[in-house]
Amino acid sequence: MPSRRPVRPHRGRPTPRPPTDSMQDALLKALESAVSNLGVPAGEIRLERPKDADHGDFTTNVAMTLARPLGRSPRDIAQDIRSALDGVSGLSRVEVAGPGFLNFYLDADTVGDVLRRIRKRGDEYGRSDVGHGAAIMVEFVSANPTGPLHLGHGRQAALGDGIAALLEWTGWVVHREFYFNDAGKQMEKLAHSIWVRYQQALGEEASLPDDAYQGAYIQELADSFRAEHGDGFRGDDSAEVLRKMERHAVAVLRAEQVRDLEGFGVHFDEWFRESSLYDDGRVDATVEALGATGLTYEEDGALWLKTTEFGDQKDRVMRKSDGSATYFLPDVAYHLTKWERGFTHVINVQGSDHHGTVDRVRAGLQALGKPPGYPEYVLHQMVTVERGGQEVRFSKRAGSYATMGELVEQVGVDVARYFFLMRRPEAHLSFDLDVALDQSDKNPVYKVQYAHARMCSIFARAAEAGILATNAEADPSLLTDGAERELLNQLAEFPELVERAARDRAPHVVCDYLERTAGMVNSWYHGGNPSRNPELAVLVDDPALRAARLALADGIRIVLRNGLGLLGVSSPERMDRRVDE
RNA sequence: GUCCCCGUAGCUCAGGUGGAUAGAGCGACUGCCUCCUAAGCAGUAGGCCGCAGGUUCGAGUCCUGCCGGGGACACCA
Repeated sequence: MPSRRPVRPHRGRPTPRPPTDSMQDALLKALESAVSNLGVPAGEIRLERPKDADHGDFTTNVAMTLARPLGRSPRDIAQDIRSALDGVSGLSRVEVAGPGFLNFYLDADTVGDVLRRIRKRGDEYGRSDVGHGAAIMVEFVSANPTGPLHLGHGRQAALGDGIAALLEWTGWVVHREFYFNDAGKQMEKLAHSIWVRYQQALGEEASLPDDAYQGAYIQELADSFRAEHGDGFRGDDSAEVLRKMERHAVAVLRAEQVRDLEGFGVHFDEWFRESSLYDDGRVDATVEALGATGLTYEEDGALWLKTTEFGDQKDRVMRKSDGSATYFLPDVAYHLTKWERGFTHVINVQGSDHHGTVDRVRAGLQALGKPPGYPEYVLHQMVTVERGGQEVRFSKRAGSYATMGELVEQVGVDVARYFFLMRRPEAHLSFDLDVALDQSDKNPVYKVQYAHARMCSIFARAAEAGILATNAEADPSLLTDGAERELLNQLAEFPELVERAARDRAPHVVCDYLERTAGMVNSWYHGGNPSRNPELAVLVDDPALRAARLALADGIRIVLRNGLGLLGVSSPERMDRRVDE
């Protein structure tokens, strides 16, 4: 492994509203006032950062949106707005461009002001308070205790934790919860599978039914049970013995799951057991409550709920004719506890194969008076692993699928987390091992980490040269190079980007941002190679320019570190090549 | 059959609330470096954004219909 100082993601602290980009605010105000003089109610004015640096530091399409209500040409309106913006300080010029965009160009010092904001806030830069400290629950992973965590769980762990971190960064107080089904049929199946392997180990005739758990881990569980409890259960399939085996299996498997998750840097605030819903009578209470709504009926000996009343495709069985509950019932009971525990905001992260349950759980909750969209769902697609362009299955242990632990062992936590996050949840994720194991800039994780390490190395070098860097009062208006200016705007965008990523529950947006930023950083850094362009190096002779560039390097370092930390990825100060292949 | 997701460069994927010339990485190709600051650097090529309609001043983005891929449709979880 590269030697690295692990940087814990900053978590759990709601922060006050940060000092915003005052230029952005001032410009928006000036625009609002200019537009209000045009005689039509303006909707929300959007001040955007153009993707093309030639289009200024900010841009707006407001003139175009006003063209229809005003019955005038967009460019004409833009001209009017433009002339009303004289005297906004920090603004060097305004251009009307294209079909009617207003492009704003700022003074170098105003653009550079972002460095003061970043360095003032440090580790907190990028945090905001749109959540106002409200409580929100993210439920994720929620694997059954019937086997090891597989790749899909890995993606879900990264995704749920990433969404949780994004919410924390935007001012929510987040509760991470893991729900596991330790009741019902699959538990019996698990116990029976182990029982069969146990009997076989003792030389008894026994065979696994087709629907039993097959993986090699079942054999291991049978072995460890035998080691712990001995050989005294030959041919004994009493409920008591099966229960013993079940308890043993659940304990072992859960411990393994916890170990995998902890090793992955994912920690839960609460592990919620399905069986507890039966133990404390919540399942029965839910049946009663639903019955009281008048939306239930009996048919074929089963008890149904009219979920179609709330948009479900068909009505659902709550209690089977044999008297036992379907999973639907504890699911509703479980979500009621979420509400009752004060979580009126809940996000469930699940595999898209569960999408069929969304409508019915919501319907059950709606029948009991909860709001229609409760809870919110983020459904993600599957993960496949590829190497050399071929799909690989490298698990010896789990049978047909690869485990999360094996993958993390191969590629490391940073790479695994990043790769799981870098695609939109609803897109298939193809995990390319060739790229994941590459340690150059080709690997997006390393690319970003290298960019961070490069900035750190500048400070190390400056320290060697006896240059005091961080306390220098830098004048950012000296950063006039195109690459520098672009970087400044890129850094300024970070807080807005975190807000958007949180709002959209989309950690991949952060990955995308970090890779773009790292690309700019690496190019800026290489451009200042002392043997080629000594005048573009950070550590130039001119003390003022040097201080300004060091401030930029510092700003970059902070933003990359904050961004990586948010994703649960470390920010090493130096990268040492791993040779232990 | 019904419902959900996806379809963007050879491959893997980004593309805010509809805006300017559709981007990145890998791969390919062309230069350069072997000095230095990091296991390279700089650049080029590559696109009917699945197809067809529609809405709009403007559509990869919104609507409808088709085609293709994946998933879900139990008194299983």
